[in-house]
Amino acid sequence: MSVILKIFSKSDTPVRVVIADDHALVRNGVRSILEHLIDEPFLEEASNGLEAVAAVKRVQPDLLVLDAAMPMARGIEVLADARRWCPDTKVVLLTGFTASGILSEWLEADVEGILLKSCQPDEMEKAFHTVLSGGRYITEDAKTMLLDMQNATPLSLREREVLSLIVTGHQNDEIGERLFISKRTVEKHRASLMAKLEVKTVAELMAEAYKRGLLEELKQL
Amino acid sequence: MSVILKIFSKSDTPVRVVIADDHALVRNGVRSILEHLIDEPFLEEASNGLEAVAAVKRVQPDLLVLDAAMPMARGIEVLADARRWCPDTKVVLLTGFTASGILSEWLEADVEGILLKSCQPDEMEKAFHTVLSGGRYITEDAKTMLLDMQNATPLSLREREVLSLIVTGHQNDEIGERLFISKRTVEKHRASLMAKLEVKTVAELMAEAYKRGLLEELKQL
DNA sequence: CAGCGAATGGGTAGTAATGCCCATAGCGGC
DNA sequence: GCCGCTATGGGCATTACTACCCATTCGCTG
Repeated sequence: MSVILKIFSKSDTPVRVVIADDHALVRNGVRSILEHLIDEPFLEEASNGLEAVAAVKRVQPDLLVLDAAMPMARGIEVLADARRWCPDTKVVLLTGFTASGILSEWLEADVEGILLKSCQPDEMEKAFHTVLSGGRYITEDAKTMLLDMQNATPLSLREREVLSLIVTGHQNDEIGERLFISKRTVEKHRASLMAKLEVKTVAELMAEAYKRGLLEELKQL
Repeated sequence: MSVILKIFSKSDTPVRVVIADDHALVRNGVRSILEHLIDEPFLEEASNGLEAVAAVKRVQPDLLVLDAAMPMARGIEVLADARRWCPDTKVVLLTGFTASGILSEWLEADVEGILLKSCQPDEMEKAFHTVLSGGRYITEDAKTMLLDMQNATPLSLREREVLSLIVTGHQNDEIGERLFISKRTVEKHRASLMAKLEVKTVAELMAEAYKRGLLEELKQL
């Protein structure tokens, strides 16, 4: 039933790929998929964000398989650096984490593919093939998440700032000092946040914000 | 340098293993390690908690490799069921999540091995070998977590109940109704929690509780 | 059995946050 | 230029929570 796909390099040099993930098991899994898909690939691995950037700079890969959550540098930062050092590299995001805010951030960064870690290997192989052939591959679950997000009320810049200070445990007057605004204004933003996320307590606020991927710093904990 | 290990079955039947993890990539990785370690193993895979229990019941494995966080049934519940259906199965926990409270829960459940997903494959192989040989293998990082926890102030049963209601967004009077106690008593427990976890706001409370693995329900989100 | 901690609950005061009302200033679009 | 939205800030009343004080009951342990 399934179509057999195989990628051959057009030039003398092999197809070059960098795999960046902090879990060795996942790297091995991706590697074996790529070895199956690509004829004699040149594979390089990285286990954290800094290594990933260095590897891209050095290898100038055709494809970068990138975990969203890595130590040392966030995936999205790695992507930006990778684009700078090697603009022609196709990038496939590999994430175990499905929050709509995060995914849209990656789409805006113009990533070529989005895969979940729960995807089957054959879907991953298909995705890598599509992307290496110049296409774009977003897995179904990710598309669903993105649709969900379009229905959600967007937060303003100031609201996001206040939100991140609330969830890191700051009180209104502290937040006011930090942002050089009055405590009253902070209370206003807080109220808007509660209304927009449809919650009544800080705990629910955190849970919702986490679910929607509105938090950046906390996830590294 | 490294010692070559290999496991051969003592009887006619092959060594039987069940691998339970919701990520196909991880299952593949574990499978290739086990195929390298064990001579002609019989391998069965499960991608959620219920499948895992069913597989253990059917296969009666020598070894169960178990992801802590799976859909359908929490790893710790799967472990309990597995013990009931097949008490002789050795169980190795595979977790990406390192919270001290969680790890100690698994130790109390008398698991034979604890591995982090960030472990190198050769360490995993060593761990599986040790456990199949009747030993116990706890990875260094996990041991560190456990030591950290011993220094932390323990929470009482009631405090944990109140904590879980606070982080799910309930207010003191609601919590009082739910637990059939007065709002005042809830406030007292809340104060104890804040003191013991050394925090001042609900947001910090959640972050600390999450870090220490004191929450059960929230992690499934 | 005396003492200790967990769990229960009340009093009283202060602080933090919410829910309303109000207003002004700036910025982008039709 | 007016409308809508963001961001700013104040007043005032109410609720939610905190920080102190106090007490009783129960079960465990030396």
